[in-house]
Amino acid sequence: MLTSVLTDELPRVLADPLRARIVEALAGEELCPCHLVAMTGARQTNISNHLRVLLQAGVVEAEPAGRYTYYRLRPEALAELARHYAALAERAGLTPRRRRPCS
Amino acid sequence: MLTSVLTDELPRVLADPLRARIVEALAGEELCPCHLVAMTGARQTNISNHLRVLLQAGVVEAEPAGRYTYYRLRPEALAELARHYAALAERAGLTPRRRRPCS
DNA sequence: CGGTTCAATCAGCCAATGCTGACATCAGTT
DNA sequence: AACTGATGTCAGCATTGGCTGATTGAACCG
Repeated sequence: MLTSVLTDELPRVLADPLRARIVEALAGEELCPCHLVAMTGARQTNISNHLRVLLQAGVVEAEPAGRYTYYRLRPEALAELARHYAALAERAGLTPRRRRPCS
Repeated sequence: MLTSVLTDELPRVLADPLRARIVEALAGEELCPCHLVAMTGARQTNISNHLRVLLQAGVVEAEPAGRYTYYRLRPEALAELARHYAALAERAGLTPRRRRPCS
């Protein structure tokens, strides 16, 4: 079975609780790491590491602004994953209860 | 910030590559562990462990049938997560580029 | 009954990864 | 330049969690 970034990397990146909180915070507005540190109580180093993971996965994008760096969400990434799960749910819901015989 | 099963447990459960393959396989038809062992190449013990995780998370449900046990997907779980991600994406897409000043 | 097969549980191993402290870098300020 | 504050990077530690072998129980069949 073929694996893809959609079934492997994106879900794994979004599965971490702290990263999920960061994503939710960024859904409302652009934020700097300093804001996220204040909002979550996590250390700056920790936030920076998670932002790097989110960046490499294409979930967020960064825009340096002088001394600060603003991060914003890339809605396409979340929308793509949402469509994937919705498609699975629909396929499972529509499929009649077919059973493959055992051996 | 309040956490929920939707932002913590469900994504974590679906993030594992082997569990993702199981979920995709179950989206098409009901299957027994023996089928999943054959399809994935994983050991029976491993499949059984993952099915237990999926069961406890409400992603699948089991129906014992004599010597076999058929598993099927619960589409509501996937649909709920899909709606969650879609809502985040929509909120991020609609929100004007608001920026909170840095302290 | 045994014997066989499917499935679940358990303890142990180990790789993956989240967290941290220490340090480096850069921008703005005085 | 020197200082401060915001960010990023790196190595090490510690925990999580996936994988396995061994064992057990249950359901079928001779």
